[in-house]
Amino acid sequence: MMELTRKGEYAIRGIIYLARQTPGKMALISEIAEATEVPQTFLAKIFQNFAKLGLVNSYRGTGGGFMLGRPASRITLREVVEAVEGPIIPNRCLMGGSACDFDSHCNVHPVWRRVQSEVVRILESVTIEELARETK
Amino acid sequence: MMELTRKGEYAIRGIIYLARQTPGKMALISEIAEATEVPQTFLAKIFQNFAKLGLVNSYRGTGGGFMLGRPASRITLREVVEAVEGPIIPNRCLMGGSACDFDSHCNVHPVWRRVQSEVVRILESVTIEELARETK
DNA sequence: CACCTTTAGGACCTGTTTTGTCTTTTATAA
DNA sequence: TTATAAAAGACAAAACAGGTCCTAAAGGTG
Repeated sequence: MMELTRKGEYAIRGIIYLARQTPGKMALISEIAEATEVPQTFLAKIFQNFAKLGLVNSYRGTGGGFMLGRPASRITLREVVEAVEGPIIPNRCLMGGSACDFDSHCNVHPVWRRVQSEVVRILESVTIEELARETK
Repeated sequence: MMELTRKGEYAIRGIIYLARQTPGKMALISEIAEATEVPQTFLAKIFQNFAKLGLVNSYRGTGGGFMLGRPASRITLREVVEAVEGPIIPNRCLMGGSACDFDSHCNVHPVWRRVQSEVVRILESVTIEELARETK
């Protein structure tokens, strides 16, 4: 349960790689893919997504590539994870719209809410800058 | 991300139903399935699993059925969830055995460990007895 | 302009997991 | 010995994961 998919794992690896580049330097998707050992076309999709959300900037043509859309210190792990995995929702019933019929007479929902907010809190407290720092 | 499957949802509904029975009373799988609006054969598998783990006791033949294997106050939500969903592991890399290559130079792992222990802590702190209490 | 580079976008594909159903077997009580 | 109930296993549709491949579009460069 609660497992990160490969996509999520790849997304994190990729953006950490970007964060480690010297500021202003552009990285090619082929380069990132090779360095992080992720299938290139798959990683490309992930980064397209990042670009749409403004997490990274993309540039086409010769000399193009990707760079962070903001300082790594202002990108949280939560943003990265949710960008590719969708919102952190431990139970469908927590989603808006047609709540489940059991909502009223069910005490489990508050528990899932707690799980949700705790996980969000943790992931929110971690920035890509921290993750990109070299471990000695 | 982090979503409980239907199986997990069904499992919780089912065991809560059992916990609400008057002590010593047996409940048929057909009865539980109908009350909780879960496909009967699917719920049967879930309860077979519960029985193996001792969460419930099962009895065959006339007058048979299911009852809790322990007082509801001594069954945690964690046990129920893990019984059907497997261990709570936010990232494959947290699993034993062949750790991922990136383990050494990756700062993300401690974060997943924190997520894991927080979620486990929350689910562990909730008993089926609490969940089964009637909400007014 | 023509051409090369690089990302964007869409179609497609394969294997696994989810979410079941159906049938047969085994245990038990009356 | 028969009716009742759970146990067990085989099967299957649908959704999802984890990709691949091909074409389009945008941006430099000679």
